[in-house]
Amino acid sequence: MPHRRIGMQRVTLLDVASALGVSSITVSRALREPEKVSSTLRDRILRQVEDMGYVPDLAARALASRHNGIIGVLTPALTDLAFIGIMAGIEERVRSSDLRIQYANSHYDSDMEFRQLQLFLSQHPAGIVLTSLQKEQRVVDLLSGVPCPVVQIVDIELVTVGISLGISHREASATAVRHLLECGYSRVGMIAGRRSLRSQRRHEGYIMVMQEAGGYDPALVETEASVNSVELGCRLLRQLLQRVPDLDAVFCENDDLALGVLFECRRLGIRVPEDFGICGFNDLDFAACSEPGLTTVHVPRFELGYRAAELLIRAVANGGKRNHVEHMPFELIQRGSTRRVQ
Amino acid sequence: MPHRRIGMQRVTLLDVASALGVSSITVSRALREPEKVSSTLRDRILRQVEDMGYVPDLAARALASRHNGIIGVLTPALTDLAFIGIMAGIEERVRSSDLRIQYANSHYDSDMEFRQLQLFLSQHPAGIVLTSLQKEQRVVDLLSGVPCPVVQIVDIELVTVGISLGISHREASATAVRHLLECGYSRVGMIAGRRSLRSQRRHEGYIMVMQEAGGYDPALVETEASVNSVELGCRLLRQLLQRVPDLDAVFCENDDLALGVLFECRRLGIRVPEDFGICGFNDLDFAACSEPGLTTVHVPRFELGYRAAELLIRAVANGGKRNHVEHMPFELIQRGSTRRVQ
DNA sequence: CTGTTAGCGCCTTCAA
DNA sequence: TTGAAGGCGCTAACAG
Repeated sequence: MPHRRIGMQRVTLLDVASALGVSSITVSRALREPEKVSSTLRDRILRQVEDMGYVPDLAARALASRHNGIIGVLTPALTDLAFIGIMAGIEERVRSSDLRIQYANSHYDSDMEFRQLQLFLSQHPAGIVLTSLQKEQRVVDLLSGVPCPVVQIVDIELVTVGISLGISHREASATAVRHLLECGYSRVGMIAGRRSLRSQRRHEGYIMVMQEAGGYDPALVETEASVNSVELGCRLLRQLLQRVPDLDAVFCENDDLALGVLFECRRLGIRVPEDFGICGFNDLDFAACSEPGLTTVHVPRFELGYRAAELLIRAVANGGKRNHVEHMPFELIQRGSTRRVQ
Repeated sequence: MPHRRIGMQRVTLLDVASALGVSSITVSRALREPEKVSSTLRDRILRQVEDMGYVPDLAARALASRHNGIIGVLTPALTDLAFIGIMAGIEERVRSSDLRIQYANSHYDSDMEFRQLQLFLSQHPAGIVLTSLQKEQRVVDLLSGVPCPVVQIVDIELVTVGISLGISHREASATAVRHLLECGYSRVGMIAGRRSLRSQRRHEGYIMVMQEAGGYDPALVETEASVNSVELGCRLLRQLLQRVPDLDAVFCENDDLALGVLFECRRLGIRVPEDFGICGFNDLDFAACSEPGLTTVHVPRFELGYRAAELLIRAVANGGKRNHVEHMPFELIQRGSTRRVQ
């Protein structure tokens, strides 16, 4: 015996077939293309499959056919609450298909991203969803030659090729900063953690609006190359206030940072929104129920994921890989952390 | 040509081998067991592999050998911040091995859990980490016959077979509730969302301590079968206060709920910790920097993940599947949301 | 140290 | 509607 296995042998297609006195290809067909097998035989087969607990071997299937039926989802950080909404949308759409999802995490590391993408590809996936953002040439090259459809959820202004959808992060952050100015705040700062391409775009939007308003000053921006977190929000605000004591509002690249700012203001006795305005980004769960509520930019994460899956499933079905770009809307949600216009 | 591919043909082992005039098994060995190939040949091979951009086909490898080199991590909710720390620990340990990680999500649905587990298994994984908790017989059966090592991160008192590690959630929540009582709070309630086995254990710990103290009253517990969230924390507190107006403290099954309670207290003008004590669970990022800080139970999530990966990698290496149970410590972290003992 | 042979489990193609 | 033959890319076992 060339291959030894621990425990029970796996049940194969052939096992089911010989138990029934048919050929294995017929069992295979009964499972994948039931309409091509007579209904009586099909019923016998399906019953036998059930009885014997047969489960298809995806490795073998992947090797023999075009793909293994799995959608690989690659994110820069499974750890970011913002991706969770996207994942929920993807899963919701995929649930009613016969595909399955598996995730991998690139930790905002482009080398890791490259390798994880290779890892997926080497398993013959049905399709790929990228929520990270490739900029490295290696990754772009890899993508140009992939044998399966790829959908990217990205900043819509940075799109290169293939199927992609997203919002304009520059526009979204510009809207947020404009709102702060319209509220009457004037020394409006910005804080941000790890520099992803997405956050760079938000930064650009901030600069654009502040320059328009004649109030841009690099000193108003405080960043640190670490993961966004509530704690980081506290810290960045302290640092920024030290440098800019007359700061009266801050745009936070994400809601976690904004929550930290909210806490820090409370600790320092700064009144929000009377003396200080806070605007976040993403509209996470807690933004609606913090006290005061958090003004933030709502990004349709669930819809993004759902739509991405929709496009991917369609492309898997018809083998299509045409270019396609889709814009999604965002929305500023005003809550208690910014005062109403006088 | 039996199989048609879109785009470029994949580079195979044979392509590399014939370019070099050697046999494919030699290339295979140069890659997997370099010490078994002469160093000169090895260098030529590795260079050629690099030049041609050869990437092993995992499906084929999985089919021909014992496993595909991937560790499957199955969680009930990729969306829960508590799992993120665990994931970070797993990834940290796995990084220095030649294995890779892929995730799947069971959404706290045991049917889904079963299918996702099957999905992993049908790809010949190197090993599995389960952070969900199987109780269904089907899942237990499936686990008893798996051909690869499985490590479970679970409530340590619920362990069945195999390799597992975790904390006692009953003990941990008992410690939290005892702390609230020792602070002088007496009408101590509990709120909880979705009933996982883990949260059931926490509930048991709560009941145990309250009964010991002679203060147990089912009316003090408010639950709802939905995902834990900040918003849910707000809502459950409101409901509980309506039923128990003299409530003076609450143990929250997780920190998100506790954060909601904190906000709701602020909204209602209830002073924390003077008039009302709050204790959370997990010690998430924000617990340390909220205002007031959040008293909570610190669970060593990173260490749990790291250690789980360690045990798994060891088991993969020596084919071991012996039973093994490991306890991890937890720790109550007292912060501003509970007052000091008078 | 290197090669030959055979087969993993399934699916594609072609034939009946 | 069903089956036979062959191969996907790789690696285990055994030779040389």
